[in-house]
Amino acid sequence: MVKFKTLERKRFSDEVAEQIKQHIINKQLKPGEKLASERELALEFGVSRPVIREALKILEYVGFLEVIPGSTGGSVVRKANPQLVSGTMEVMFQLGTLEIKELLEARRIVEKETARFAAIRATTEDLARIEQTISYMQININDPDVKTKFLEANDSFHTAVARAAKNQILLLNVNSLRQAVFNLIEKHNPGYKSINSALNYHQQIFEAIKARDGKAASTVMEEHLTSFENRLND
Amino acid sequence: MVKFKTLERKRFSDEVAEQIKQHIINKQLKPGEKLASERELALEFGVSRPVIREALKILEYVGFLEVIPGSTGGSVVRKANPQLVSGTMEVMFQLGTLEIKELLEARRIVEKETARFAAIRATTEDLARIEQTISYMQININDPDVKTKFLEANDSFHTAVARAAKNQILLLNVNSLRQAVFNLIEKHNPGYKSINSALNYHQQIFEAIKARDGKAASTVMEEHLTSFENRLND
DNA sequence: TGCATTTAAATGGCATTACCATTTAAACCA
DNA sequence: TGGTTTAAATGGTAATGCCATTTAAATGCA
Repeated sequence: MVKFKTLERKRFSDEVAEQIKQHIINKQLKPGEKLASERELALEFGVSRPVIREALKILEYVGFLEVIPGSTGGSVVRKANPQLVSGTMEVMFQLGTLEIKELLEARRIVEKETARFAAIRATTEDLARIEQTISYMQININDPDVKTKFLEANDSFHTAVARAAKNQILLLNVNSLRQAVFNLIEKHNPGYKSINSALNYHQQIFEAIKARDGKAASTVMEEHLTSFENRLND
Repeated sequence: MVKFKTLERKRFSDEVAEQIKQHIINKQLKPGEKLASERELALEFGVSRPVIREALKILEYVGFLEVIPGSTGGSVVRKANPQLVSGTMEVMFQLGTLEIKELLEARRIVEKETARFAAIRATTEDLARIEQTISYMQININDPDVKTKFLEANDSFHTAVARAAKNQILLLNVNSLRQAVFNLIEKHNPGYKSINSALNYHQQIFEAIKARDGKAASTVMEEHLTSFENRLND
């Protein structure tokens, strides 16, 4: 039995987006280069302007292009940006479950192992970066807007640790999971106890990483996140 | 000096997309639910239909929605889909921002921890499901199309183990990473040795899970995937 | 000439209208 | 009753027009 490919009629906008995307991936369109105007692209592809616009908006949203208005504006190819390209991971985590428990657990698991690798691979720059997030948290502990500062520093800390692990997927995973968690508990206002606890754990984790003690780093990270989870349950 | 927030005029389509996205994240819109028609949304938001369409296309592309034509069509909130994540990883790989080494490592890390939880939480149904994938592999080991059957059984095995861990996020993660790996090494044809090695490891992992030995399950899973990585390097 | 001003052109952003193809359900008829 | 036809709803696409912004060219003035 011969197998034929099912013919599927795709949307014009999807095909346009796909073609432009392929050109970018194949380096036929390089970062900084500008595409033709929407009106010209419409002529080239033989479709209407709204179709072109839908395609451009898609590619802009996922990070391939930047669409600039004005006389000399247009659609410019952006530099590769893994963070933007992979908001997809975060999207999936949001759609994946109604149970925040699962999200927290997954985060704990992934991040604890990431900390282990951070201890092994952190450069001096990584160490400095991690330490700085701790200082920042300490400095602002009496700031009137301590909550915002804390959340900032917390983000930076976990990102810095994940970055030290030298694995982009782990970094993306850690960031996406954390982001997904905080999206779901936005009402949560960290109290003085939470902040102090986090600060303390962050210091311990930093020391472990600095001492190249992967086992300790992973253990303390797990404790840190477990403690965070327990605090949420109250 | 008082600091004012710079007013930025965002595009309507971006704002519409953002609002819908937030509703999905807040679970005010759940997977399976259908949005109003484009014409109705245009009225609700007070903008034109093309603006709505641009927003919907963006959200569809990144995986939040599925837009279905026809009389009873519309925009439906999607379920989580590992394929979208692995697809994104593939793009990152093609753009040169991701190395396959990182992918393999991330997979090993996530899956080893997932196996640990599987050992703790697997039900008898889970055990049966896992065992069946092993039988399937054994039965077809002399099949002329053994490679295809092997890949099938391999997928089923790792999915079954992850499913036993009772965490949808981990399941999604495991499947995304495995799919991404196999997308990027498609040319790789598993030889007799690979298949036998995998079969052997799968059996050991199953025994460990059955014995509720989380430590062993995670250790053997890690060995299994390390061995797989080493085989790829040849 | 040189500088400031005005003007015109190009671009993306948006609205409106209209029509098509597909799909579904209601209305109809045998 | 059951198959057929019809109508309605939806997304897909096209076409046109106008607006706001930005830039460069044209203009005017000193």
